[in-house]
Amino acid sequence: MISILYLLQIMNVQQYLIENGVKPSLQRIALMEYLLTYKTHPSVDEMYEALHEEIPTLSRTTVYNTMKLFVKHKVASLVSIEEKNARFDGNVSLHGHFACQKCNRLYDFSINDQLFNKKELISTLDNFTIEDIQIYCKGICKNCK
Amino acid sequence: MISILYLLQIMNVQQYLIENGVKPSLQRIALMEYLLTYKTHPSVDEMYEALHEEIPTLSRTTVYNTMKLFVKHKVASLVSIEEKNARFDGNVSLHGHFACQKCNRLYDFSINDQLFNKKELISTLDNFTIEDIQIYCKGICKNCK
DNA sequence: CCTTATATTTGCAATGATTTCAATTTTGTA
DNA sequence: TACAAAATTGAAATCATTGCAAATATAAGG
Repeated sequence: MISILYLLQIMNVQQYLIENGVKPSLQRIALMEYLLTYKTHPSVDEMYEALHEEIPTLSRTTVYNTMKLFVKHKVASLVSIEEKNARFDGNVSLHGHFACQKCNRLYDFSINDQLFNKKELISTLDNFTIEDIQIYCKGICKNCK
Repeated sequence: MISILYLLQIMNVQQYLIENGVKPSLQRIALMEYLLTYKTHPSVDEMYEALHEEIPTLSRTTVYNTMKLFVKHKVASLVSIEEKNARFDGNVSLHGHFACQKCNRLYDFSINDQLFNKKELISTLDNFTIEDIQIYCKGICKNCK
C-alpha cells in the first residue's frame, strides 16, 4: 500500500495539491491536512466541526465543494458505506473498509493483490470503463464485542 | 452463483418468505415478487411507483419498513452505491455491482471464488464479525460509450 | 499601487430521501 | 362476534446535500 504519509515527509500539502491540479487555498490545505493526519474517514460534518474553530468563517458548503473537487482530482476518495453520511479518505490506494455497526467506526484493511486480481475479477464487465473499485464489509469490530 | 429464480420454480414467494421468518402479507409478497422478477436493484421510490397501482393504499413507509425487514431476514440485500438512494437486491448470494455513472443503471457481475477468497481477504480483520461483504465498481457501461 | 477579471467562499433557502409516530386497518385466535 | 397483536398508513419532522446569488479573496495588467 502506498503511504501518503511518506509523501508528506518529502513534500508539503500545498505542493501535493498543486501537483494534482488543485489550487491550494487556506480551506483546501486545512481540509487536505485533516484528511491525511486523522485517518478517521470523516464526514462533512466532522470536518466542519473540527475546522471551524481554526477557520471561523468556514462554511459547510465549502467542505462539500472541496470534497467534490478532491474526489475529481483523485486526492481523496468517497467512501459510501452508509446510505447517507458520505465519508472521505485521503488514502486513494486500493484497500478495503470495514464499518462497525455498533461504534460506527470505519477501519481500513489491506487487500492482497494476489487474492484480488482486478483485471480477472472484472473480466465479466467487458467494454465497461472502471473508474473506481470499492470493497467493504459490515459487522462488529474487535473492540465492540 | 445460487439462482433465486430456480428456487422460485420449486416454491412460491409466499413459502420463500415463510421459510425465512417473514409473515407473507399482500404488500410483502408483491415487493418480494418485484425484487425477484425485475432485477433492476430498485429504489424505494421505484418500487412504490411500480406497485401503488396494483395496491392503491400502498405507502412509502411500508416499502421502507418492508425492505428493512427483508434485509434483517436476509431475503434482500441493501446495495449502497450512492450516498443517497438506497437500492435493493433480491439476489443475496455474493456478487459484485457495477454502477454506470451516466445511465445510473446497476449491473451484476459474478465473482470468481478462486480469485476472491473471503477468509484470506479478511484475515487482517482478526476477531471482527463480518456480516456483509460488498464489492462494487463505478464507471461507464458498455451501452453508454 | 490601483483596477478589473476570475476564482473561491459563504450563508441561506430549497430539495428530497428517510424516519418518527400515532391512528387506522388487517389478521389470527378464542 | 370480540379481542389482542401485528401490519399498514399518511402526515409531519429530520437531516444530509445541493443550488444559488452575494461577498470575498486572488491574480494580472496597467
